[in-house]
Amino acid sequence: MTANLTDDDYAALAEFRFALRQFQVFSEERAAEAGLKPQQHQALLAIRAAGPDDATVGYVAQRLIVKPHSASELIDRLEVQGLVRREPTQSDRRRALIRLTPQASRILSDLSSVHREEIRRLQPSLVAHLSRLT
Amino acid sequence: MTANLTDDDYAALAEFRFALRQFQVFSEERAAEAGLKPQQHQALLAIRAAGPDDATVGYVAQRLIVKPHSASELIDRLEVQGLVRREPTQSDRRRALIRLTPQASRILSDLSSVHREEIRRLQPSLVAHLSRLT
DNA sequence: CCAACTATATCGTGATACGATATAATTCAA
DNA sequence: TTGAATTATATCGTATCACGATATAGTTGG
Repeated sequence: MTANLTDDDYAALAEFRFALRQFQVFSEERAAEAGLKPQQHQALLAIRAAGPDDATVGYVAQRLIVKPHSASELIDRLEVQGLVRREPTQSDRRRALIRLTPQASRILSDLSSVHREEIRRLQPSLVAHLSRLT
Repeated sequence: MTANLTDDDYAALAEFRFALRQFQVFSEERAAEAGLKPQQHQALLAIRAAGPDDATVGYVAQRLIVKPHSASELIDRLEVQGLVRREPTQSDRRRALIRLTPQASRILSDLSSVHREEIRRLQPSLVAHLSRLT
């Protein structure tokens, strides 16, 4: 079960984590500059990426891997900030579809753009870390 | 500045995030099973991967990208749990080297082993996500 | 048509990283 | 050499956020 790990294995794991953490910090800083908490950014992205009839509270919870009631609170905060609207569904009145407001769409577009650039920039390094661990 | 992003771009970003989040959840669950908070696990890994004379509070702060005083508190908690010791240095009496206890070494070895396996398992999918964004 | 289930929401709590601040040790320049 | 600036670490109070426990409304299956 416990494979023998060398100093280099630990170093590789630590550097992989450091790279992930750098990306996380980059992302959180860009989100903060846009007036968003990290999880708010992730929620907006999940909603935008969902099919038009899939973006419910439960869907966001699944994609962010949080409890449904945590997603509910997260979406409350987005709604207060005018970034999403809850749109009642006729088919199942327990559910509401979450829609991005134009403001949120603009913010997310800018954020996604810089994130895509950053991921492109980090890609070789991340792939190298992954290879080193394989 | 704002590149045009397609539905597929948003989907690719969202799925990349979902993959990262899955890894994070995996990691946090394994850490919890070992009796560690996620950041405690990261701190132990950073300490283990450091050169024997590099593992100071400040070093941990740099590698985890947190403020030095946050690292200090984190290491306090590890020390209380008997997972690290602070070893005063003669050269600079402000600094202390952080050493893993045998217990921590064992826990970290097991954790690192399963993490390496998981990273190997996820590698193709992560590389595919990265390619899709490039 | 009621019992089980699903989707979402509310409330109180705990954990943790932070800002502001403090202290001790070190360094550097006059 | 000494004292001002800097570095390394620590303390304290606070804000945030996801969670558990629980609640409610709506839906579905026997």
